[in-house]
Amino acid sequence: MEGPSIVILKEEIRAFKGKKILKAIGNTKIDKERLVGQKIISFKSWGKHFLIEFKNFSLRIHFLMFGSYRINSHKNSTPRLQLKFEKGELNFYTCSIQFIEEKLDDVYDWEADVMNDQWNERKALKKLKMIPNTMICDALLDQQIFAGSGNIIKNEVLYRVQVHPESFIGKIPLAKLKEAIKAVRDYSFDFYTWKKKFELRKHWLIYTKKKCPLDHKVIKKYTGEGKRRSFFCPACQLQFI
DNA sequence: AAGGATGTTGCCTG
DNA sequence: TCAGGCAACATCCT
Repeated sequence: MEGPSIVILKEEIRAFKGKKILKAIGNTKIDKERLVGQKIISFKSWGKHFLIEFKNFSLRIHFLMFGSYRINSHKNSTPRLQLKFEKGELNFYTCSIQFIEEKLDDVYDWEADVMNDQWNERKALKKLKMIPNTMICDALLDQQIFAGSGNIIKNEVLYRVQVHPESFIGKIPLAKLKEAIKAVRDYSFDFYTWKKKFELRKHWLIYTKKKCPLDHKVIKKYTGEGKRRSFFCPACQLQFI
């Protein structure tokens, strides 16, 4: 689940703000009893982290690859965590859940969160300049630089800016690098809009495709240190090495 | 319809 | 000793 999906969750769950947890069950190993009686102060997100803020601590939920949730409904499987309220319930499945004791502002740099109002592209550029020998395909998945960017966003952004995933940061012209940084945020908002309309896939230009929009053959390769799937068109996307 | 993946952590091994 | 590999998570898609 990439950053935009977490922003959507944050919106869908809004009505539970200020509500008191009456019951907490599920197969998570965290101390669920600690949640009972707590009032939700706010829902926040940082990249792929979904955050529930309480008075003296917060809960961090990460959905990884297969995580899911239900609001006021549930699946047949045991939830990792279920929160019951006077009216309604929240169910989180197959996710990683942790307590955060520190204040969220002390833990998270909101300027690194691609979809946040505080997103700082100059800071992202500065971080990229520090890793010239890193491939762009790895950098676009680095949550310390682009929190919320995932493998779909990586692939679509690289196609949009016509850069080969195995290009080295230090070899990419500055203007192109800046263009890529902007494209990560722009594509994330497009992702958000399309996902809400259940038409995300329809808009993929390169991800999982066999042919690019210009009908060239698309290469599928596990690239970079992370060895994540990259789909790219060698004809459309220039490699900087 | 079997197999892989929108992701990260943590254990195991050499 | 530590980096790299890989299982785990459990569902949905091709």
